[in-house]
Amino acid sequence: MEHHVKGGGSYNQSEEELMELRRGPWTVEEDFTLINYIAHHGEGRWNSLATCAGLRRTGKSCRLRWLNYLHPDVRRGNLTLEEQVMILELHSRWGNRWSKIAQHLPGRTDNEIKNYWRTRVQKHAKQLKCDVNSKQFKDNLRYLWMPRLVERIQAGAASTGPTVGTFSTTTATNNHSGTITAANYHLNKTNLDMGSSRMVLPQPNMAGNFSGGVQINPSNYAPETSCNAASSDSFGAQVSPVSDLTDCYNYPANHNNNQDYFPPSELSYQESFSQGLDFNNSNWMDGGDSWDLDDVWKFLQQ
DNA sequence: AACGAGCTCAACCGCAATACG
DNA sequence: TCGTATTGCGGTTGAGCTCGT
Repeated sequence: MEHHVKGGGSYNQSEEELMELRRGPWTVEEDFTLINYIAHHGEGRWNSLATCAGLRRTGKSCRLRWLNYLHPDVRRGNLTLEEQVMILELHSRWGNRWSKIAQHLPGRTDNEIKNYWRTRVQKHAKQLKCDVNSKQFKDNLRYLWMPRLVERIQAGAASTGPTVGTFSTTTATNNHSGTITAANYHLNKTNLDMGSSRMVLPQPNMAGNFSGGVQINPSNYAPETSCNAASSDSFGAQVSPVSDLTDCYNYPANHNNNQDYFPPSELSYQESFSQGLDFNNSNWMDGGDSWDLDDVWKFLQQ
């Protein structure tokens, strides 16, 4: 499918050029044209870059394509648990400052984070029939989702054992002095596209260093600390299975086969949270079968 | 197999900020 | 200082995919 800027009648030069501008999905040829041009000339001056590279695209479109997809540092694949917590935490601080949030998630683009928020988080807000910006929903995020994710991160680290290492990302070998061939680029891109489960990912780091700036600590998400999240400038990160926030709610009937499953009774934050909600003496996440967002929400409203 | 609903995410749009002549 | 070009950001769209019926 190709889109073209439509026009009619007589045109001056700029309008004719405009008429030929391509829109819609990028082709492989366009991608390599852009990659090769940037490899030789670098980024910047996107409008002239588009013209000089022979791309019938706007500078904006080229920039977007490069930064969100073609840039060798762009990581693809599902967000890790750590990244999800980071997004929730940073969004609670900064709101829809996607680019700012993205700066703390190496290899992730603002667009990707924005999409995550809209498709996953806002979906659950909708299910809960509350506004995503409401205090109720924010409390839900902080006291339910985030502790749950943190617990899973910690449990995952405990089961896999510590691994010394600092965060790094696999990057495509971008030969800036020469030409990127389709073959080697696809090879590298394929490595990137293997996603979070295959590529080099944040490893358990006892020093807790991550390039971001948020320390994941269950106590941060206990009511005692209130909505004003305490945070520091380090972040312990490690490999995590692909997950979704939905897992925090959909207590799987087949949890025996689910590595992500952790019995609710093991959630340490429950204890500190129980001053207002008695998890231990209730059917909170109990019963083994299932519980959904509505159940959680009703529970919180008690 | 066919269909529709829901979801994902790449790409576009408009606007504000910044750079430049 | 002003006008224009460019860049960056957040919001929105819609094609294609997945999944359930």
